[in-house]
Amino acid sequence: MLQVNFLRENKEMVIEGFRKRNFSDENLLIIDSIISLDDERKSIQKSLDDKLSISNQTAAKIGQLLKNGEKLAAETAKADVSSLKTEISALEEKMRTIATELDNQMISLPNVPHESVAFGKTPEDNIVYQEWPTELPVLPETALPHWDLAKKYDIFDLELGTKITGAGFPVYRKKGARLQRALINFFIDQAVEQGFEEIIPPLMVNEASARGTGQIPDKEAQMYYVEKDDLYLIPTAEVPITNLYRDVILNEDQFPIKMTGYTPCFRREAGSYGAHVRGLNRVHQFDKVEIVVLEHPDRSYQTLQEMLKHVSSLMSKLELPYRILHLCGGDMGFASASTYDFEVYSAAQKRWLEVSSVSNFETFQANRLKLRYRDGSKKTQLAHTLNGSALALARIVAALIENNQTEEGILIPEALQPYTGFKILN
RNA sequence: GGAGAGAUGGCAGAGUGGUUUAAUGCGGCAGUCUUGAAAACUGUUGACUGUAACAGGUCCCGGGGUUCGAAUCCCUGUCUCUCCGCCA
Repeated sequence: MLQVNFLRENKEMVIEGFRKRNFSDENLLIIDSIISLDDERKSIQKSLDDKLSISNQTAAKIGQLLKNGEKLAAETAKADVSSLKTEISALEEKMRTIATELDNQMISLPNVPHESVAFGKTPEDNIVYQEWPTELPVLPETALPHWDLAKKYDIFDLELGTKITGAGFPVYRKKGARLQRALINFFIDQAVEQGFEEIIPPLMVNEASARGTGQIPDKEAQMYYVEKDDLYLIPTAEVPITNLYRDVILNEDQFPIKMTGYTPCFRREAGSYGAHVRGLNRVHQFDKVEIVVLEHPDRSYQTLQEMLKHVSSLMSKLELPYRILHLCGGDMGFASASTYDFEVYSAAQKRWLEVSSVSNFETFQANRLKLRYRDGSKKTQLAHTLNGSALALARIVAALIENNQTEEGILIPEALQPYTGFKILN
């Protein structure tokens, strides 16, 4: 969530930013509406505070009078206060109404895109930031998509998952299960080597946490909800890990705080069944290693670059062809100020699959989280939060087995062999 | 799941209706002293809101209530601890 004062002080910049998100002139009017609502809030607050001040003073005076035995004077003072009390509760009621309205409007505002973010309406407008290698692999015509390879080598089974749970819950078996575990360990080890602290968080979170990272109210429908206990299954480790620092005030010298964690991720993905979500392309439960960084505002964009470098190195070590897209304003997530998507090329499907999304949220999440730091002048400031997948497993597995298929079996990239314990999957 | 106790500042811990702008200790910060450090001593030390700066306002787990006045009394929710039961 943005701050009202930020809107006041950076109005032109906010307008420019929202235009990148394709706000119409009419939609932009909300900014002025919020500012004038806030003006009103302030003036009501002022008169409320004045009345409270008088009420407080009178109450103290009554205490004194009673102590001195001046009962009559005390009773008079009590009568004076009672009319004040009705005024106060009327003002309080007004404050509640206006604060709720202000909050509703503020919460509907997305983050302001960073100046480097391009205008654009659809994924077509995203900018290819980096691509590796320059020539895409070409497989023989007989090459199989990963769902057929899964049957051939018995490495995962979607129908079995449907039987015990429902569609979109894969069961990994044999070398497929081992490959899954190998990738998780490989990704975590790589992150730890880069200085990320390993976390194993809870897989369910309460409402406050879901609110802190912005899943509520923006993406509530995407989460599985356990009604009996009022808990949400996490759609990403970002939620519990970032919330470790909810309501925390850091010292400046604690930055950067770098964390990583492996968790399964649960996504309802409502209404997204169809032809190109076959196999592992889109599932309700998948494994992911996430990296989360809390950073000083002055260094967050540098950190974003370092995170891109880390994810790139994972892709190259797995010898997978990938590209990085800098998302345009129209395709960017609600809470993000700048997002880079990693896509892996799945050679049998001849498709790019998103496997990582690395974002800088600046203060947008920190404001909801009340995640702050103390700067040199002892004032508290909102920190910046960043996160990214490093990496999401299901689609990596899809691309890896498709791209590396041979007559003899699926070749395991060298970096992964110590983790799988085998060089070829057959 | 049952019974009992509890939730106060970074931490420990007083405070059961009116100078509480929350005692005191520890920790942190600054200073004195010292070649430097430690110790000792002195001062300082919560968050939010608000203002040009003051002032003012809100916050003692959350929500509601009683009262002129609530950390303190009442109702309710959540969580923690101890004992019992169950259990990987």
